[in-house]
Amino acid sequence: MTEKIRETGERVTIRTVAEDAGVSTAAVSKVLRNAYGVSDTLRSKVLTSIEKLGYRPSTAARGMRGKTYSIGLLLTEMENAFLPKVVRGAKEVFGAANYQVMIGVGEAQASIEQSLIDSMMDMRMDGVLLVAPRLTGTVLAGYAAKTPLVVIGHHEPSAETFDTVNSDDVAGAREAVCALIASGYRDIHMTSLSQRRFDMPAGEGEVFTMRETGYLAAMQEAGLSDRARIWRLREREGCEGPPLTDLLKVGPRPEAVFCWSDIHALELINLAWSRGVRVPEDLAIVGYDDTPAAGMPIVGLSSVNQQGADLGRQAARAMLSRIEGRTTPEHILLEPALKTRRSSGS
Amino acid sequence: MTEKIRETGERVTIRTVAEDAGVSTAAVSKVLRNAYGVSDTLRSKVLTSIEKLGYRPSTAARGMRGKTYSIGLLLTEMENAFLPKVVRGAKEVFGAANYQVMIGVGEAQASIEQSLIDSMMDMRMDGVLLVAPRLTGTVLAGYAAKTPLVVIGHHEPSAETFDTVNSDDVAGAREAVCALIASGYRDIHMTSLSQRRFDMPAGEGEVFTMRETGYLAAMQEAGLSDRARIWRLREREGCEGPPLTDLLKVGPRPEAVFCWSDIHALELINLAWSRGVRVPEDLAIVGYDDTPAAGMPIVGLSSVNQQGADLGRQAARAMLSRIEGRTTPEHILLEPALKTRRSSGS
DNA sequence: GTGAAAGCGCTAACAT
DNA sequence: ATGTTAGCGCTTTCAC
Repeated sequence: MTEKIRETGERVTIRTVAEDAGVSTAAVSKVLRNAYGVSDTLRSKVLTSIEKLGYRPSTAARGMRGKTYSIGLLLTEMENAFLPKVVRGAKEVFGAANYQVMIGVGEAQASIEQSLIDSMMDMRMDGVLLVAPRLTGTVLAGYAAKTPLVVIGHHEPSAETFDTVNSDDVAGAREAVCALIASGYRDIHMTSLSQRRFDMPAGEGEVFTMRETGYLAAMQEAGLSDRARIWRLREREGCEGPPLTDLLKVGPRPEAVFCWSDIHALELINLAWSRGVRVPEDLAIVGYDDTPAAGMPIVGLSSVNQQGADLGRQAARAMLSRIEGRTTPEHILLEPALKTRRSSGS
Repeated sequence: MTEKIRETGERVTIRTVAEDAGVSTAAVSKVLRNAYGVSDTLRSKVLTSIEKLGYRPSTAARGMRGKTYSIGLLLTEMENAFLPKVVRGAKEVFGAANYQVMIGVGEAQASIEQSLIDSMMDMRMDGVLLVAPRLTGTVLAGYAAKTPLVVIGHHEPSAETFDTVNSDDVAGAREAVCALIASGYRDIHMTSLSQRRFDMPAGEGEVFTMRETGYLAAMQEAGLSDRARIWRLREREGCEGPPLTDLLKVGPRPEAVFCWSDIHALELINLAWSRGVRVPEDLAIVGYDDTPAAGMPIVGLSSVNQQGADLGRQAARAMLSRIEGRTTPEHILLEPALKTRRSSGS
């Protein structure tokens, strides 16, 4: 470690800057934080020295007393093509406020997610932003007691200690299914995930649960309740649960399928293509998330767009206000919009 | 300190643990780091207290004296579907060695990348791993002087102060083009990016430059040099440079196109589909990276697979050995393999 | 084998 | 408006 320093000479600390500028370390610190009570003369002297010496504050040292100007962003997994937009939106707002964003990737396992959140707190990040965590409300509340916490993709409007930012998944699903109904489809099934929790109050739960609610509501409103059927399938290959192929095997096949996510929808559209099942003539498909692949002309998958960038921006704003002291919870719901393409028919 | 009641909220520090276990803070620190000279009795006492109190070492405080057991992973951008595998591979190795990985996303801008690397160093991360950075060798060397540095996707085998891990892009491109030639195609063009630097020694440069070299070599070996043509296009919509549509406009159209990346290849395959140009009958296409979208049956894009997970693993191993003191550079080259699908013909 | 004590580079009272 | 100074929670000699 000492040898490392020898390369460029002594490490430049706040003291080096103070000496160079002929002021106290407190003065430098104040300039750094734009604190009250610094004359323009002092400020410019300090800034000049900082520039000259190439000084950079140690985040580690800062973390011991004050803030680190960094926030941790936890992604459930990297494979989901919907996440980049969320990240971009969040970074946009955080960046403008001079916060650095460090991302942790959870590998879709709750234990890894927790370990990462712990690490972010160990690093004294100023806040933690979770995207679609596989964690229960209780666990989240535990973290919220120790750090500013905002969660995207977890419906819990009654949470008192952290904020949630979501797309209105019930409305999005309803819109998708209504569109299918309007196109004349009647036998409409849905693909979803296996339930993980059963005791959530109405209006709370994971996103796929909300989408199931929207699906069922739309079916009921159209008097199609008896045709409704939800397939609880594994998320992707390698996951537990029955495979998507089951759905295509059913005979008679449904006329249309609403998939809780593009992950399923893309798999299904490819499966159909491989087996000569025409989309949408033999089977109409609507997905969710409007990922880049859905938008490829060759794919043409109708999908519900949930404004990823906006989710990220709103969550970042919530985070900033929470860091600045807000304690009353905020629960934001954004309006999704169906993007219609070939796969859902006319 | 005495009267203060330990309610939930009192931060558990190394001192709390020391008091609880009836030992010194130094002892606790030693147990934490598996340092030499701790009796089993002491160790178990300390471990018990740590467990009981739920103690977690502050990374921030650690960063001021020793290591943080965290490494920074910089991604050029999140949109590239090739990156998740690299990240997974790297995390696998780092995780096994008890290092946490924090990811920074560069938004494809050199300045943002630099700012993120700086932040990682400010946080006293133990090393920085760069994936496909948009930075010059000189800049990289500058960072390498201050922190252990490993770079994926940047060819610079002569670098003395940092390690590089790459797929053999020249070989990969050659393989792809040879396969097209073997299928009978002669008029084979290539899409690449606009040059950013002109004075790199042979064997060095950005990945697309290496792939151009492989393309030209394969064409020359087949006596097709006079048919070779490289289209320097923008990376994707929103970037600078001429659009990919130019290529389809050319008449007579080439028989086949080797794209430096699936980003171009997917755009091209969709463009062709939209305009009724049949793939591969009218135009054969080969991409690079073998991203998930390329593997979708409906797309069927031949693409060069560069073993993303292996790149990540090897880079992580290099990082670990560098952190443990290695100073001689390592430059690793992995063998890519063409994955053949419909888009390149028979 | 174990502990006392000196920092690491900052921030935030509190003085001046 | 500026400076002095006491820590923050660790690691690391250096005594014992």
